[in-house]
Amino acid sequence: MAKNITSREDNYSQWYNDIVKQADLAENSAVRGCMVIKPHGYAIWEKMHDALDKMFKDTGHVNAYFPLFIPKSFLSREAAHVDGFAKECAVVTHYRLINNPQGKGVVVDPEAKLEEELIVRPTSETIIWDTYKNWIQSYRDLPVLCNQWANVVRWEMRTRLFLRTAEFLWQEGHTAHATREEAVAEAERMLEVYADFAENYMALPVIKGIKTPNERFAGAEDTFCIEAMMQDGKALQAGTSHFLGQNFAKAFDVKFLNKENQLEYVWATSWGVSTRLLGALIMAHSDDNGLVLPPKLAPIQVVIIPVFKDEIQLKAISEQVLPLIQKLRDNHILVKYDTDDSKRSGWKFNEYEVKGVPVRVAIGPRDLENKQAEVARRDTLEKSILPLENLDQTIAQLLDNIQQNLYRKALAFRDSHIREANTWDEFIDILDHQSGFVQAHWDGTPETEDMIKEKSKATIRCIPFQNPLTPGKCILTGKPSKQRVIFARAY
RNA sequence: CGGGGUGUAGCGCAGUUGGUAGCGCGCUACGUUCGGGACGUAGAGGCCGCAAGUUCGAGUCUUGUCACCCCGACCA
Repeated sequence: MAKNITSREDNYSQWYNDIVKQADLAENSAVRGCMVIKPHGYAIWEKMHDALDKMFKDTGHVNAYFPLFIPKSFLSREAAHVDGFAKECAVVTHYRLINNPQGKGVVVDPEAKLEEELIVRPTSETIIWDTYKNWIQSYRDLPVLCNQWANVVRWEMRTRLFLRTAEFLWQEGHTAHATREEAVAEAERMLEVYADFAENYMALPVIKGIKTPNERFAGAEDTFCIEAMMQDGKALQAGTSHFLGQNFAKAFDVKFLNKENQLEYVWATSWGVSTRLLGALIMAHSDDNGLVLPPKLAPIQVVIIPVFKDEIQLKAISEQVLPLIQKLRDNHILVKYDTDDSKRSGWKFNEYEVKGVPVRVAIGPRDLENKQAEVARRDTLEKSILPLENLDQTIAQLLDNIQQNLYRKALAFRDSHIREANTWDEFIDILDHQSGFVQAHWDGTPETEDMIKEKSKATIRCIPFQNPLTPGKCILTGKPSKQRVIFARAY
């Protein structure tokens, strides 16, 4: 079995790149920092999109679309917001090219300079709040519960496929509410939606919590997040939901008349997840043989591979297989029957294994005689010979089983990599030699948080919801602390 | 923007003291194969990143330049 995937143990980031490449998910593009999402990668994103979109609609949201370009002046209306994003903005300054008067090619026409530069959206709060201003006059117009599926651009200095690219796909929800309580509830509810999606679709356990002021979204009053652990023990923020207070309403002058006929600023939230989730999916479940997909997000859930050497054999196999495929499809299971005779079956076994297909069924002449099939599961690599009778039922159960097993496995891994540290030496020792999350005391100041980050490269991932109050002493300063928070090195 | 590295066939690479271009994979055709990435035979495929220089002669040496990758800085 010739595998050319670098082992996780040897070089984790090389392993990650190998999987992205060999499972045919994405590649670097000609444009620096940008990524081409290939059909297999995009098919997984579509499954994520569909599941999330349904969840948003089930919670009362609707989709809309706002412009790609944001006038520069909009971005600077909210002071903290522009501070957070200014360093990574792509800026449109001209609108026309002309033939190069000096020779070949085209050049930017200096006559075609824009009066006001346009920013390619790094996020859409500003353009959306400028729009909401016209939508909202009365408490009867509230709440506004919009989501947008879009691309955004953040000019990152260093990029990694899926995890951090200059352009990425995401959804961003932007809501407006009459009261603070309602907006906070919305931000919390959407975090629950994300956690639900991560755990039930991605089979990815997450810790729900709140960010410290240092790690907060630029322009938010509170940032909630879900944090997941990758197989190298590093943290990955899988989704965020922000309570924006009245910051954007004030910056864009969005007021409404309440029932008492008084003008008030509206309360806002925003929340998003991106194609980064694909990075999380890869790093959470995959092994040294390639990608491992949870059945609920697999574009192909079951692949059936006939083992044959001529048309006659294939025909005999198909007679047994086609009714099985029909039964599986009736049960909404995504099946591929790969009858391609230009590839040998051994080649196909590897191909679908690298691509993460959860269940593989192989049927050859030998199986036909015995009315059986070889069924292999991707998560454990176990193979078993099963009767053809009621195989569709067995496979449906197996898919459920794989979905749950992946979650259990990821949960067990995570829980065994969360450790408490009570001293600075313990803290560093865990990060350097054991990896994972560290629960430790922190004195609550941004200065200490910065210092810990500088010395250890670990950041506070979140203060978990319902965190037990267990007084102690800050690992760095020794000052009193009310509770432990979660530290980790992060992507 | 620092530090390091790489540019040679679609992909991955080799190329010695300078002498005129190679390997593996893939691709095409035919045959044998077909239960974990088959094998044989015959082919197709190159401005050696780009530009100057040294030389009778440069993939190889010199200078410049461009691009990409890795490690930092940055990362709501």
